[in-house]
Amino acid sequence: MNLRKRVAVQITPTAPFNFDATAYKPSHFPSSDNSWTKGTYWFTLNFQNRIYGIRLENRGEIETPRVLLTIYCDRPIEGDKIAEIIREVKWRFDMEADISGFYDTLRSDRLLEPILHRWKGMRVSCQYSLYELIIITIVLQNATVRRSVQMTEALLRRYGTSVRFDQKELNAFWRPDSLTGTSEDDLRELKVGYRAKSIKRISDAFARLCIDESKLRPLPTTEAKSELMKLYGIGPASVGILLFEALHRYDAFDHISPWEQKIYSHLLFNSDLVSPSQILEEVDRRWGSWKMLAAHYIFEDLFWRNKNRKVQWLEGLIKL
DNA sequence: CATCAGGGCCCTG
DNA sequence: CAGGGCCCTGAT
Repeated sequence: MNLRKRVAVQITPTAPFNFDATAYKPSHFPSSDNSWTKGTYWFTLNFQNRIYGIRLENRGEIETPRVLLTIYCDRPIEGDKIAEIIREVKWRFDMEADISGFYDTLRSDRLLEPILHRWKGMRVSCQYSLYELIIITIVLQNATVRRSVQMTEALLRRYGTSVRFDQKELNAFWRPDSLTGTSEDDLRELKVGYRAKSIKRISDAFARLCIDESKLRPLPTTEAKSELMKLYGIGPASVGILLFEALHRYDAFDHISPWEQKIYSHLLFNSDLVSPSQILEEVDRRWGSWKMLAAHYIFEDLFWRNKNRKVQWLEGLIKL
C-alpha cells in the first residue's frame, strides 16, 4: 500500500519535552511498525478504520519544544480526520502532560537525580493503540525477546498491511475484527503457541466492542485495571504495562517479574535478590505516585547505557 | 541427544 | 493460595 497523500502540521508539546527519549525507547524490542533515527520517528497508525503513516520530526529544543507531524495516507485526508489524528498522536506521546511535580518531588533522590537530568523531558509514550499494545504484552509472556520479535513479525506479515511512505516500508497492525474469521489453529501456525487462545479471544472482545479504549482512558485506575484484567490472558504483569504505557498511569507499579526483580535489587539495595514485596514497598516510599514513571526513567537510562557500552552487572540478567 | 527456562497466565485441588 | 501445564526456541 502506497501512501502518497500527505499533510503536515506543527505541534507544540508542553515543555520540557525530550523528543528522542520520548519517541524511541531502547528497552523496547524492535518491530517493523516503527523506525527511529535521531530527530525523526516513523510509525504506522491504524486509526478509525484507516491506515496512515506518521512521521514526527524534532523542530525544537527541550525547553522550547516543537514537533512537525506529517500524516501520510493513500487518499486525501479530511480536516476533521486531521484534527483527530493530532489529538491521538498528542495523547500517545503524552505531549500535553505536566510532569513538573515529578521533577520537583524527586529531584533529591540520589539514584534518580543524575538520570532526571540526563533525560529531562522524557515522557511515557506508546505509538500503539490499546489493542495493539495488548498484543505486544501477549507475545512478551513467557518468551525471550528474540521469540517475541519473531511472533510479532509473523503476525504483522500475516495479518498486517505493508505500507510505503517517505521512502520507508513499514507494517501496520491489523484491526481486531480482521481476526474474526481466523481460528486458533491458524494463529498457532505462526508459532505463537498457547498465546493463540488469548489473541483470538481478545481480538473478538475488541471487535464486539466489549472493550473501548476511549472509555477506559478517563476511568479511575482501579476500574480500568479490573476491566483489563477481565480479558483472557491479561494478568498482573501485562496489566501493569498497559496501565502505564497505554493509559499513562504514572503510579502503575505493583508487580515485579523475576528479571526486573534482579535489576531493582541491584539498583536499590545493592544486593543480588530482594523480595518483590520489599522492592514494592521501597519504590512506593521513595517515589510515591510517580513510582512507575521514575522506574521508566531508570530503565531507559540503563538500557541506553547498556546499548552504547555493556553494563557489566546487567550481563546475564537480560536474555536477548 | 535430552532437558530446561524464558520479560505469565489459567485452572485445578 | 500453591503449583502444574502450556507453545516454542535457543542454550547447555
